[in-house]
Amino acid sequence: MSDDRHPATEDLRLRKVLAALADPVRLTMVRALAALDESPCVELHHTAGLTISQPTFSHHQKVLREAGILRERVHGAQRIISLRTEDLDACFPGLLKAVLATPEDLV
Amino acid sequence: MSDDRHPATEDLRLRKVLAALADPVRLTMVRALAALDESPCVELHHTAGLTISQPTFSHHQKVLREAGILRERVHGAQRIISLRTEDLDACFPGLLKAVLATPEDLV
DNA sequence: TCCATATATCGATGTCCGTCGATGTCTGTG
DNA sequence: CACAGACATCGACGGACATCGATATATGGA
Repeated sequence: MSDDRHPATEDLRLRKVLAALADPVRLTMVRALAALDESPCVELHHTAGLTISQPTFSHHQKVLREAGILRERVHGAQRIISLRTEDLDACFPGLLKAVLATPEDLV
Repeated sequence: MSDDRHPATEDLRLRKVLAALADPVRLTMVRALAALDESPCVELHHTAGLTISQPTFSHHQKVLREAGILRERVHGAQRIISLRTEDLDACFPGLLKAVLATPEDLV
């Protein structure tokens, strides 16, 4: 399930998760990813309407991955990313749901 | 209800709340405050076991207040602070509960 | 009124982090 | 094998922020 790039479920920490979600770009990525279910980086980058460069996107993706918020799956030359919904629910019940349920004008 | 120092309930924003909670000192303050119900600054500073200086504590308290996470009540020469639990629940249902319910070893 | 306590504000400093251009790595295709 | 596309990594830069000492403000008591 989790290689060396993804933290195990029991290694998730609230501080890391909150720090990852605190950045507006990453918060946008997470909320857009929830609507996409799963998606290649380039599609999420476009769909989320982000104006950042590709290296910056990659950086934020790494932060989210290391916090245990998203997982990556290799598919050819691209990586499919998705939220680790079940793992987050197992460690911090209700946290992700609260973040995703927030209407856009309260973000 | 809310003077000029406290944001109104309808002005709370998820980004601000998450950014405020992302700092380890402030996260400790919030979780300690939940156990104390309400408390003067000096008591929370001591009870939370923080090693920071008084100006730094005051700074973090201000960040939490401006994010709408805590409220201050003047009582003599001291200020009694408490969590804005109801207001946070109204804007971001389940968020604070998830943060407070996290066991210490997963923080 | 003088003082002690509680808290806020100011100014400076060091560190962290978001950002990007350049470049590297990998994969599929021709 | 050469090339193109997708993504990661590196190195540098600039801004944001956590921290603290010094100082200011306010309240209550002697």
